[in-house]
Amino acid sequence: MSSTTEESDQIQQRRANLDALRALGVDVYPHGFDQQATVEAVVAAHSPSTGEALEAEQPRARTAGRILSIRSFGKANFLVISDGKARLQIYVRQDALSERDFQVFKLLDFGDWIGVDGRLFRTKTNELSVWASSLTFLSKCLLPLPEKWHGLQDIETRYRQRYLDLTVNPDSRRVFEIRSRVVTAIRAFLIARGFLEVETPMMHPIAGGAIARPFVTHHNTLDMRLYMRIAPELYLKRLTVGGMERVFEINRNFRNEGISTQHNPEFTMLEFYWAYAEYQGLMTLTEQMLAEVAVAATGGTEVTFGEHAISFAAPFRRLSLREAAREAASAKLGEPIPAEALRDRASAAALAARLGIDVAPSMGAGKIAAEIFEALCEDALIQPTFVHDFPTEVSPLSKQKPDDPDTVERFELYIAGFEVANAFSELNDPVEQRRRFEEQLASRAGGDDEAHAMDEDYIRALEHGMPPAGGEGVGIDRLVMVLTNSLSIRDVILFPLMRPR
RNA sequence: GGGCCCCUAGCUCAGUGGUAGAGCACCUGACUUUUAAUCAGGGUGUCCCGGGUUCGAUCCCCGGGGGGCCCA
Repeated sequence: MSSTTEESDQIQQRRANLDALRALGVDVYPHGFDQQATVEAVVAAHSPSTGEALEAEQPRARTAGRILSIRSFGKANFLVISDGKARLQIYVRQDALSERDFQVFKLLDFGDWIGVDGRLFRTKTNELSVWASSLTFLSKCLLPLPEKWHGLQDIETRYRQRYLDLTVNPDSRRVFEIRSRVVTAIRAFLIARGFLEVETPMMHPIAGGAIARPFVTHHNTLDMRLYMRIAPELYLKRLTVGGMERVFEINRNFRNEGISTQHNPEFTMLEFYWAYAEYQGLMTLTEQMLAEVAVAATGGTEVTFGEHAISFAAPFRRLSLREAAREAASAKLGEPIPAEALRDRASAAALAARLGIDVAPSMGAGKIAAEIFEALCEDALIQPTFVHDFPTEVSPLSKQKPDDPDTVERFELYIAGFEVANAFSELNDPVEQRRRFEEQLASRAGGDDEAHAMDEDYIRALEHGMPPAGGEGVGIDRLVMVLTNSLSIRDVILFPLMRPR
């Protein structure tokens, strides 16, 4: 690891070059540069042009970027500069520059920022290049950058010093370009359908709207405990009470839980609420949205994720949770398991025991069915699949099915073996909502410290009348993982949480 | 939290119970169309940290730190 107290020769050399530039009278940290086109724009505008066309037109370019390579031949030299998206070669001839600019050139290091002015041409090897007529020093790279050929491989350094990763690993930059396109496409899709983008609190007096452990903080002036939000759900639904019939929010949630290739303590969720819609309508909207997002982000609906080819073309497969669990259990045990086995606690617990799945005393039949599903089915759901009809017991905010009070109108979308979305017909009956919260309190008393807390203020909002609505959360990070073939969530989060060194 | 694996030059990586190597980068020199430029010369290091075993530890053992993957 580099040390700032004892500088390596390379750092000393770079400092010496900086001092020499100052001695030449160069402003080594100028305030700006009159850039007329980005490197990307220059390349895009002239990459179709032949050498003859460039000779005839003599187009000029005034652009800037970071130096990614220097090939020196004495009086003729080549630089490659990049704006992070595209790369452009600069031809530096001693006889085309002022003496001072050529001296500046000789003091440049790999990684420095430079502005260039010159005419475009093609070299003998047909590479689009700028024949530099002036150079403007823009900033110094005092620390050596990772190697140009292998790039930065060290995973820890890529996360801790993302700027190095972005500088030398083009694939990393590509991931975050796609991420931006995903968010932009989702926004456009929802806004086109009359949804209003809103921002709701990130700090909550009660951490609600999901089943998760919160981060706790404190407000000094009000002397009150606050929780970083685990979900925006209850606030967005308050907005539907207020008559905002279609709302969405794309923002961070915080959950004080483990870190894994699929979990970062802060992560980005889309949540949207759609008055008068039921969960079936949400499935249709979701397949349309994700197909559009896939096209906008990657150019098509077919993507590669690890060893899998995944298709975002609608419609997605639909599968009920208990049926999926029943089938998987039947296959594993080699005998047909009847559907009723998941409906009462005794037989569900017995089935779980046979499957080697631990069951806590506080779990009812619904929770056990969900556990069996998670243990047996999740990993196999590679193609986008709506798993629907969840047990009421694990869904305190969802509306029951009219003909089956043990089941709610809820689905989760699975892609590549993990949960990407969670949606349901929203429970808007305040009396039933209070009963569900009380059930959660009982399960908390029974040892489940993730159970949902009572929220009186939310119940009061429901008492004022919330329209029937469907609501959905989509994990943006996981969606981006699938669309960019990233096997870890840390590869799609610019600055994932790391232990301090 | 548990299991397995990793940490050596700026970067990518070899390697050994006798204080360390390659490629790129870097330094010196040559070179006016190269593109992983080439040619000649140069090795730049707290082998993650601490302790132990040993005549001697980067290597073996113990503890710690950071990271990765899997499991919970």
